[in-house]
Amino acid sequence: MADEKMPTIDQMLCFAVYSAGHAFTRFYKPRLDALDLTYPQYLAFLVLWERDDITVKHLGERLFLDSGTITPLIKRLEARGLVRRRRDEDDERQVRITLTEAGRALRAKAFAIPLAVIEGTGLTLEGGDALRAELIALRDRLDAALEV
Amino acid sequence: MADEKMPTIDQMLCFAVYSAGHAFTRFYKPRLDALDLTYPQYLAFLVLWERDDITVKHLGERLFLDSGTITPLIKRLEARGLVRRRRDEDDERQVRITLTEAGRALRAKAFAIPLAVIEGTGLTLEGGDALRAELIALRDRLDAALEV
DNA sequence: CATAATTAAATTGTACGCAATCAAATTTTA
DNA sequence: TAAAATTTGATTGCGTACAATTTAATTATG
Repeated sequence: MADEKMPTIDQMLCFAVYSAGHAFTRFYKPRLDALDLTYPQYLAFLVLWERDDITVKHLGERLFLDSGTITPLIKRLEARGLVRRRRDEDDERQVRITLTEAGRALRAKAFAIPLAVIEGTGLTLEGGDALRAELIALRDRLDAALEV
Repeated sequence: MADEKMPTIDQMLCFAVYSAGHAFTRFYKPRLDALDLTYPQYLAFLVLWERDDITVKHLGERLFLDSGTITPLIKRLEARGLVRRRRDEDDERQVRITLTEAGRALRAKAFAIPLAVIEGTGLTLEGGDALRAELIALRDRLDAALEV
């Protein structure tokens, strides 16, 4: 005994999540190439299109990413004239991110993407919503279990 | 009209998968630090512990990763004496990966991990299995929709 | 109110992840 | 069987991810 306990990789939930995530990235790739965006950059824009003039910290919290990822990502977008970065006047530790006109205009070119993705998943709206809710609950439980 | 169509990031299934994947990585981190493995390295070992002496291509297919990711990952493990790489004698295009004694021994130290992770998910075995099956089906539909 | 503690970003270093390209080996086919 | 096509893995370059450290700014505390 003490052997034969290790699961096969295909039996593991974590790998199903991991590989499904990569599959999404692959699926998005040709659509996002048309906007010249990577998938994480697209996520950043989804947050920024929703509400502008947010801090690096706030964006990081929405995306579950830290400044080591956000800072260079936003700097690349700034270099392309899609966003602007400036220190908050009241608290200069914070950097606020705003969209430029070009960054705002990008939104129109992204309209077709969500529907194409829903189609790609082969799920109904209800099925997709249920799966999403389960994953969010799972994510939050994993993160909660970490803070001990 | 033509506006108000973009979903919030929290309404998107892809982001739920993406962020749940990162949450898994975070959760694994302290457990895998004890083995001095990253999460992708751990996945590679799961495949190799299952069956040894496989090609880079085979490992890549199991993990849904290409040679640009597999090659340096395996080379790092080789540098630490955990795996060996050698050309296949019959087809020298292929590189076969085998475990060293140290690589095989690592398996014993990993036994406790799966149970801790299941606990972290807060899911029953049945609930986890159902979620896993849905994600695998989703991944395969996304990949199938890509090959047009 | 001076100093300690905290907070927000940025930076550095390591490790994925993948597209594009390349080289070598094998297989096809004309 | 010689040339073309394919296959396999390695390499390069770019863009995440994240831990650890650093710097600057703000807040808490004696």
